[in-house]
Amino acid sequence: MSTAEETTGGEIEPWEEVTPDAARRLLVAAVEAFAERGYHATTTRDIAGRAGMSPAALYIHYKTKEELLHRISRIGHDRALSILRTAAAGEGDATGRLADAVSSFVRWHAGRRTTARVVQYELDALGPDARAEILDLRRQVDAEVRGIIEDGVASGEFAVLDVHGTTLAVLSLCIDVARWFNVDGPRTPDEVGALYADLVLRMVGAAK
Amino acid sequence: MSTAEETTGGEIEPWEEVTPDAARRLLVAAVEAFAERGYHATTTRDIAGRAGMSPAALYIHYKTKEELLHRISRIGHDRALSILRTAAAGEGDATGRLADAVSSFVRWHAGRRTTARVVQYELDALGPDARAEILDLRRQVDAEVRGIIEDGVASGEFAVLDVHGTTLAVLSLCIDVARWFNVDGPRTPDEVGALYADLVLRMVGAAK
DNA sequence: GCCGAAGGTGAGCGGCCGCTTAGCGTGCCT
DNA sequence: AGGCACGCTAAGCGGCCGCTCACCTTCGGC
Repeated sequence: MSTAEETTGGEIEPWEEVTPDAARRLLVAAVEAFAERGYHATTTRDIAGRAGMSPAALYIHYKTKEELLHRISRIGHDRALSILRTAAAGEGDATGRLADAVSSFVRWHAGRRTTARVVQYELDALGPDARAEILDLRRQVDAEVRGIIEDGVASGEFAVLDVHGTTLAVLSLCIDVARWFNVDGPRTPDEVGALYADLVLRMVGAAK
Repeated sequence: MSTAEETTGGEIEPWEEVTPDAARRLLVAAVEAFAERGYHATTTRDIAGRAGMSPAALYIHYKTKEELLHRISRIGHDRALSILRTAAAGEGDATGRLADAVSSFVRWHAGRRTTARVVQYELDALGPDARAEILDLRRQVDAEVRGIIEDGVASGEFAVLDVHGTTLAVLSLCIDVARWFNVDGPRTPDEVGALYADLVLRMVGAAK
């Protein structure tokens, strides 16, 4: 119904890169609808209606309904990846960088839950080509987190037996926030980010 | 195309409680279809086809397509809850019981990934009444895990600041296995169960 | 003041959706 | 042998789906 919550970090309003204005309104409407009902249960009439337009207007800016999902997924993954890259490229030790990465990644999944839900859970609705493109971005996400954990193991900060498995678990934990997080619930995105950073440091055996 | 993998534990073939035979075949077909494509993208013609029947046959055994999802969700949650209850009621200390609970819960989500996917991710497709019934089961699932963690804190085995938040994270970690686990991947359900039990014990600060 | 491009609409097409109905085959009860 | 309950199918209904098309505005350039 509005663009209220803002705990993600620097960005004031996302999707500003999408132009013209009508195309952005349609995309924002699609994000909301896909997050609420899922891609397949959302109709093009619903999307256009939320954007205050007729059903036909959608096809001036997007070739198909799937292209909308593709664009959302692409932009969302780019954003998630850049959040992780910023944290991973920080100057502190592995412990601090992992805590940064997890807390900011979680803050995004909680604060931008609507977007994150679509990005993380509607992947299967994409066709083979778009799907492959997104999966490649996911591998880069995985590599960023794994890199920090490997650094920590090499420096002796972390005690991890299965680096790949632990990386998977850390990412899985963060991503699933988008499924259960409730804006009206008792926790703020910042609080969940702090809690999860602590839990993840425990998982890798970092000194407190 | 068959019921191959078996790492869940005692059960040989699930859904045996569903009778008559045709109703069970339809239900198994629905589980496969829902897990592959999602509830809304699955057609009644597809379900009936997989079960080797005509579309109309479905409505002899089930009132609507949603009733199929409801039955699947109900049986799946009952099974998940009974797995956790068995572990929680064990005789060991909290550390052992939590490790048991996590490893068996994860084994189920990995080994019975098809079912778990439907159970955990298609909840929103249910109507209000069925949804409320399932949400009640989820609260019981949460209570079982929280109970073990509270026991461990009381006995001094665990060092946990936020019991509710940690419970949420532990369950979230286990449940998300159903999203990423790949039967053709490098890990067996048993291996993931063991890895996750170790990670969770670290999360609660249990002595190794 | 005219013109074409850009962005929008109302109506509607072909098709697939969930679900229903009339009727058919089969096997058990008497 | 007759009857009938049960499980199932073929056909199809009403409706909504993604998407298209013919047409209508608005507006900057000359």
